Amino acid sequence: MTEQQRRPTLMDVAEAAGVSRALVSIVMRGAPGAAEATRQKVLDAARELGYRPDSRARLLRSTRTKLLGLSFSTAHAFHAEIVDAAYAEAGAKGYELALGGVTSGRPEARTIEALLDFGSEALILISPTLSSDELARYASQVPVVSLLRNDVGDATDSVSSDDYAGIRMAVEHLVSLGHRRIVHIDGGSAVSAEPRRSAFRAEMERRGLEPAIIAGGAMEEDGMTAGNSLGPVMPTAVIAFNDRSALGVIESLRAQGQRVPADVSVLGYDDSQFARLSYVQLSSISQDAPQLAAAAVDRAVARIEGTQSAGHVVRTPHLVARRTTAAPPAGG
Amino acid sequence: MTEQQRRPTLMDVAEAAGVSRALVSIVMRGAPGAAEATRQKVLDAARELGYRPDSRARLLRSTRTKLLGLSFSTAHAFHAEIVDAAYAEAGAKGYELALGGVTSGRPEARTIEALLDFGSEALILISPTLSSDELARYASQVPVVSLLRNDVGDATDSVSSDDYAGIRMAVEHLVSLGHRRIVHIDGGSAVSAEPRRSAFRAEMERRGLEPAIIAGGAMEEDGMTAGNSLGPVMPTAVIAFNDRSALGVIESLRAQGQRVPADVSVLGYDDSQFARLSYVQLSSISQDAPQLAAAAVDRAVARIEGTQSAGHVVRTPHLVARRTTAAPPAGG
DNA sequence: TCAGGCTTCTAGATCGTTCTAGTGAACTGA
DNA sequence: TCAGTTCACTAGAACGATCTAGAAGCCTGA
Repeated sequence: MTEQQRRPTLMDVAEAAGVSRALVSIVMRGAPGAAEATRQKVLDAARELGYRPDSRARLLRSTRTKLLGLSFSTAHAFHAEIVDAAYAEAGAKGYELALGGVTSGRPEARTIEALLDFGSEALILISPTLSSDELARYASQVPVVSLLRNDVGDATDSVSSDDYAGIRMAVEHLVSLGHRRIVHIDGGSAVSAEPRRSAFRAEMERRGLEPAIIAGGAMEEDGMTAGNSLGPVMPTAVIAFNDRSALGVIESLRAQGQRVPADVSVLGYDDSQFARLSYVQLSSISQDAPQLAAAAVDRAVARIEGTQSAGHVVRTPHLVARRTTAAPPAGG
Repeated sequence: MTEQQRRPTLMDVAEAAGVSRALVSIVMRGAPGAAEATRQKVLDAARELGYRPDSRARLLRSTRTKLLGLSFSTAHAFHAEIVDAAYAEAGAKGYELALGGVTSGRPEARTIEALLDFGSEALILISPTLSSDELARYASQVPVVSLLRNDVGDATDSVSSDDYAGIRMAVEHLVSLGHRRIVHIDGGSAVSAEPRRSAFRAEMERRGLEPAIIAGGAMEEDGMTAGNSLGPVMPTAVIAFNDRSALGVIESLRAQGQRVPADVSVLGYDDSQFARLSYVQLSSISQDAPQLAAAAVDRAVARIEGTQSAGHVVRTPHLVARRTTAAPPAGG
């Protein structure tokens, strides 16, 4: 039943209402300069015809698109939360969001090109993988905000979470519970793995404790493998690279007959939906995705509308203590 | 350092290359009708100026946008897999994808409007929540394909998975392992909950078994609550509404001292990433998201390019047996 | 030599809006 | 009464591309 008739234009509405195109334009975008009576007449005619303004033509004329391009990775459930928050914040600021997914078969650069083609006035890239130079090239066309990654050079804005502070809190939390034998299962080559690793080393040494680090990764499997290798030198607490790794660690500990948190405490990172699962209740470091997203949108809009130059915003994460951390066993 | 200079247009390139705008247009879109030498000259000039065609202007003129609008829900990790597959299929067919997220604060209708504003030639909606009438209204403007839901009326296309067949397979699998006391923990008011529920009832009765159904839901918590209520009449197998619910069920059973699958088998639905987690290895019914996505894109493109009328495609799911289903205990 | 047919290129209209610069009428206040 | 102001409205250019129709140049063959 699809009616393939040409969709109505301003011109059609103008004719139907017996006014000029310009006046219809004024009415349609709610601009001042039309009498209430005519306004109604025009609106009625528009509704009657099922008129829908052609955004391409509209945007072509009025250079502003009020569009923010946001790239995210479909592989990270965590990114979905950011998208949510970004929609809310963008909407509040009167901007629309153009989403671009990065998948295994669709490199970041392709996604960015698509976002620019849609007419994005600024780009927000979640954990961009491009080099600083490549990012700078895009940043010369349009403001670019890197989210969750801050080593992006000076041409690109960034909004990130303070990994050092996060790990410091994690260690502080565990030490204050009485733990001293703490192991960090790291993120391998994942983004943010390096700063968390060195933050752990620095903070443990500062406290005169031994910074034991085991190679891990970002997925459950990595946490499990690493957890299995704890074996003989079982610590009383583990700080995982992220929540998913932490889940793997917990599963591995369970299989080894260790109770969490009675025998071993496990702390995640990200405070993702996995951490919040009612049967998991994972203690975790929260980067507060909604706030980060809002900050990124803020930054992008400020860059579009003002003449501010690129800057780097760093937010402090916070600890969410749930049920996987507790005091170490008496003999520990 | 963002250079706020006006971005170059066809006109600029034409002047730089010493030719007409029309010729630059020809070269830029790779159309025939330009000599190789001039073609190079134009391309060089374009590269020199950093020219990037303005898609708004281009699309305004050439009605075709080659754009498919895809709406998904940020709350369902499952949807991300569909997005992935849709990107691949659309790309192969020469189409670009415009993504629209549906969140708690952003109703489906708003997302659809945005997708249409981008110039989508067709809409693919994952599990749309709008009424058939509302869908039909959009379908009168542009082809609409409903994905994962098929009761959408005749104006809208649909691509879905056969829930009856899926549940039939689930029961068949468990029965062939020797189970007879099978419980279905349903999806409450979730999409697809009803067909799965009645399919379970019908299939069990067909086999002369009692169709025990317990109220559940789509999340881990629901599965846990339902699992806890199994108590005294412990079955030997459970078919959960979906994987997340199944995870809750498993956790609940574990807490009650039941081993999975030695004492109780648990079967999920969706074959999501949760099911595939190495420490879960959940047996599940797979709807094969990539195939469904590809079919939906196919359908949308066929509708755009051909004159086919709306149709409903139903695909048969299949069983993925992992480690949570096995023969019932000897005494069972 | 010249009609006919390529190939290569161009002028100008066009897409559906918004924007600029106005027009004309009604209303003010001295 | 009349200059000044406000209000409602309009004509036509503009945005940056594509498309149509046609021109110019060159080759071909009779």
